[in-house]
Amino acid sequence: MTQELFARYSFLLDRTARKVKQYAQQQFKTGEFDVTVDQWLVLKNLAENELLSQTELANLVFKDNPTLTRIIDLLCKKSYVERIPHPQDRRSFQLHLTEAGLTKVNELRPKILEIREKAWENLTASDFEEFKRILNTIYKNLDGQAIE
Amino acid sequence: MTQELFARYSFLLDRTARKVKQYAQQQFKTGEFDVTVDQWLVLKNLAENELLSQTELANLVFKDNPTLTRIIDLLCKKSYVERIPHPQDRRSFQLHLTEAGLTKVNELRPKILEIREKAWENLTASDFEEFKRILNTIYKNLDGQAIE
DNA sequence: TACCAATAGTTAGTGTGACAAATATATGCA
DNA sequence: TGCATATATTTGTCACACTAACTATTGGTA
Repeated sequence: MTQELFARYSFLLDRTARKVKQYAQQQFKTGEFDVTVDQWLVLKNLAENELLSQTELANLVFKDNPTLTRIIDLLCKKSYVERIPHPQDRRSFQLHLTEAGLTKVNELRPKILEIREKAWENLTASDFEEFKRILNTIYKNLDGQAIE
Repeated sequence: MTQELFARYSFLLDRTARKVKQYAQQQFKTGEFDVTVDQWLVLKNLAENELLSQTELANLVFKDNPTLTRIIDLLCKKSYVERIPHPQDRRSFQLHLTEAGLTKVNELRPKILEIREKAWENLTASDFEEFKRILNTIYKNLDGQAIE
């Protein structure tokens, strides 16, 4: 394989990732979901893990701290999330899904799964395994941190 | 495959695409390349195609027009690119790589190929074919436009 | 106790992405 | 010719990614 092709694959990867996010965001919009795709990812993880700190959550969703701060800001403004001061550590917050936030997650979850499905038409289960393996290999190749 | 897994794949795709771009951007920075990853993509395409209009270039690199306008603005500010009024169509520009721009492309091209290569360690040629096929299938599944 | 390094989170700055709306020009057709 | 429509580009707004710098706090240690 020539080196030129490597660049080509980076391009396809970026292009496809953007298309997936854009498509989902469009569906979010027409469905009036009132959150963005990334905000949804954060909400979903909060529903599955109570009382996370921002740093813990950032590690879960693989976003950096500044990005997460702003997403949490927006979710607080929409009253889906609350920052509760950590009882022992005054630097830290425990993130808490509000009643409205929980309702939102339960309302959106099935709709979003439908949206996701669209991307994977015409692909088989073994395609998914291959795809996952390749994506994770690339990720590990570039990630300085230890990966289990 | 359960629906939950679909969401998981979207997540992996997004995470990996971001890592690839971030890694490349880091290398660009330590190498003092003086351009961003996206600016490089634009420069490279300009080197390979003289006298494109902005819309033509936008279609080539799969960015929308406003995004491209801003990238071109930055490249003009760095004197790598010039907007030349189109002789027949006063709405349009012909994009022209300056001497400095051409020099930059030739200087960076080999370095960038090395960077790209890092991502693809531990993967075989047939992995690439699979990867390309899957990425393109996903893209087409979601793209409203006609795809050849 | 007093320092010091590490940690949690925020702020600021730049670049990119998506989308809508605005502007200017071009083109087709009555 | 004259108007409606289409096209090329720009502008504005919001969201996200990444870096660097900053505040506040914690915990270890001399």
